[in-house]
Amino acid sequence: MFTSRQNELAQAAKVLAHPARIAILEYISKQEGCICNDLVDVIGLAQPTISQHLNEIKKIGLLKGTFEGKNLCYCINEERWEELQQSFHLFFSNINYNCC
Amino acid sequence: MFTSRQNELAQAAKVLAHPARIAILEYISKQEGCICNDLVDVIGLAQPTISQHLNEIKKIGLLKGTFEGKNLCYCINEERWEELQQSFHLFFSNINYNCC
DNA sequence: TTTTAATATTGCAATATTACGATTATAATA
DNA sequence: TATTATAATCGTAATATTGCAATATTAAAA
Repeated sequence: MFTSRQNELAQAAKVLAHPARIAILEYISKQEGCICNDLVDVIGLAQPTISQHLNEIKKIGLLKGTFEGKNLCYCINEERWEELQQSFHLFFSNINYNCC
Repeated sequence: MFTSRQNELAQAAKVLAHPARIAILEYISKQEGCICNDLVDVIGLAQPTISQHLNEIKKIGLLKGTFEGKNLCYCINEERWEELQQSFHLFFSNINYNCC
């Protein structure tokens, strides 16, 4: 019904469509190294809720690192990040304003 | 709980978080002038559904034109579009990858 | 091996989103 | 003014998202 590019862009936008996930990404980005186990305190949502949001971010490949057990290590997957950045950039810059 | 910038970015992302709305924006952009009254046929969703999606897009100010009655005229609000483009650009380019 | 400190998973309630049929509203036109 | 073609709104069902308490899992440390 829609092109796969349209579906993928919408799916990526969906991950960014919650302020907690924006905040999580920005917080991880600000950390030195990738130990970020105080997300629950920083964001102010319950631990299962944070875990759930992290999972949404993981599902589109935006996080890399170690994901099990104690001392986990999250960080942003640079390649995937730049891929999405490019997708949004193309979307925004290919729009025309030819009326009104 | 979150900054207003985070909330606004998430809200904008939410509008892009459905492939029908991506498709609608791209279709309107491709039109010459702003007569785009065949959206229902092009997208393939029922007329009330399209109207609902258009309303979501309107709500964040991405459309301008005449919105009532027959012969309506939709087109993309250039200023608002570039505002959102800039917000997404800043978000994507301010992320660091300092680990792993 | 038990404890501990952390994340993940489960279950569930509340809310939001999506889709569409039926209906209403609008404004041009016959 | 009645008709017509279009979009908006209403009502509602199905599905998805969000949030958290309770519980399970994990792996390091005592």
